[in-house]
Amino acid sequence: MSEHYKTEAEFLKAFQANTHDTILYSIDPVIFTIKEQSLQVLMVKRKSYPFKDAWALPGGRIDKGESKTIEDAVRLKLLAKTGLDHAYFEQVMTDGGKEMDPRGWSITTVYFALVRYEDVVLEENQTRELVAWQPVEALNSLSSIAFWHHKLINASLERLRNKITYTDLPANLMPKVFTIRQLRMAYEVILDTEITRQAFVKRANHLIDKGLLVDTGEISDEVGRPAKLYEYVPESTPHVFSHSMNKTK
Amino acid sequence: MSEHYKTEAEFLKAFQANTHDTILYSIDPVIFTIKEQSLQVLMVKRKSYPFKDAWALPGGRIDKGESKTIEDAVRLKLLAKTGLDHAYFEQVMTDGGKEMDPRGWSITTVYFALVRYEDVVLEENQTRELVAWQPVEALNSLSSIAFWHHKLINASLERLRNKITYTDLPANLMPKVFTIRQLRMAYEVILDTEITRQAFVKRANHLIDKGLLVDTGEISDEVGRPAKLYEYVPESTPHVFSHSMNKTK
DNA sequence: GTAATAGTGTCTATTAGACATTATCTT
DNA sequence: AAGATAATGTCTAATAGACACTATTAC
Repeated sequence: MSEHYKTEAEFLKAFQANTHDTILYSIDPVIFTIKEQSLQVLMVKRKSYPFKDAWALPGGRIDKGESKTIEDAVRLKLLAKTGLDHAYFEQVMTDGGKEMDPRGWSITTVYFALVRYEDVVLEENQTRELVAWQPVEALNSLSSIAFWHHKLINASLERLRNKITYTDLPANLMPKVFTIRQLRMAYEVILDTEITRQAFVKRANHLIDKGLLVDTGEISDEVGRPAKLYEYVPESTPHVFSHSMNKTK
Repeated sequence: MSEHYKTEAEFLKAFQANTHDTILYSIDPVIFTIKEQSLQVLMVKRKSYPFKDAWALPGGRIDKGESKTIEDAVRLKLLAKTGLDHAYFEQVMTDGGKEMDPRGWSITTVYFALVRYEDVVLEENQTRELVAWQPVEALNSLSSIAFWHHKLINASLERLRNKITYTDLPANLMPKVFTIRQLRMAYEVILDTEITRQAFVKRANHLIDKGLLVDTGEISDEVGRPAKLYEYVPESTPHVFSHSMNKTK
């Protein structure tokens, strides 16, 4: 769309000349993973205007020829950015307005996705933008974040934090086999609080009873008493516990 | 946009000639009220193509000059259709695709709103479309519903039904003053199940303790022992109970 | 009084959270 | 044996649901 402008003003002038009287629509996935015991988000460094050189979500326009529905378009974006063709994702919200994009009235639909870190293959995209995992706690110190993407990430994070108090969503972030302790640590990393081990085990037992966590027969070889290794067998929708974890704030 | 075409084919031919390579975006509010002990949705009968003469949600395009954000645009639509400038509303989802609208790739963001029946003043709009409350249980028997609006209504209804099991949302549907019994009946109408009276009173007491239901000092004059009349003083977000009501299905 | 509904209290089941105890591994 | 963590059990508090009982009105 935009290629070699020297300044943003120059770019916008050329863009306005082309502008139809319509709303610009995009999809922005907030792709979460757990890497090195921290919750991280996939971001790209923009190589073109607007917000050249700022960090942004790896979103963009819908290719109408390639997708029949919005969900198709989201799957395509996830595949393009992570190489994954199956990942948990859900719609968070749609936001927009006159001020979101200097090109004019724009709307974006935000999805969050949960991916297993070691399954992701990052590749620079067609425009050779830098793609990198950013720890959520470091987002404030990023020099510049494009559009309203900070707001969109925060909305996704809030949804995720709230939803894991009554669902098994973090299991989607686990390696192929993992211990209950590792799963608990995923909850702790996302919520940034400690969770009582014994209380958590009761929750995990519900998942085992439901067949969502399957004992592999293998045993972890970490420090202390060895723990059973489980595999996650997700259903089409996340498991919902009957009660929320108490918000210990 | 479209005015006097004899057939849909003729209309579409004229429309395609105008089409930019963009996505058509609209907002569709699902406005719920309780009227005559039934949950009803505000619908309009379309006077123009596409889906001429079918019932549709009272949505449409965003007027970019009038609104700075999507929420502004929703407020404007609610005002235009109901005369209300303050109503509870929340975003449900954004849906769309190639097949939703015969004019081409389209996206809509769905909001549900809860309004007090006696406050609404229905007026035929600029294009003199018929505007009417439709009971949700009668939607299946409506001869024709435009676009994917049946799906959008069902999504809103599902959200509403789920959310009232742990929030005070139905209080937004009540008359100015009402009894606990009336509030309970609103829940029953929406969920289409009976709710144990005494269990419900405990929930209501939480709302009274929080100051969300205020005793007016007045007394209802219905049959049986007179009941206290309350007023709803909503906060900016709905009250969330610590536990859901059990799904008694 | 009877009918009808409001309002309150009692009992049980579920579950989270806190915490103690026992079990199983490595060094 | 010491250290570490897993796995299990016990106790308490909160709350929903079921249901009994009392209170207040109209007739």
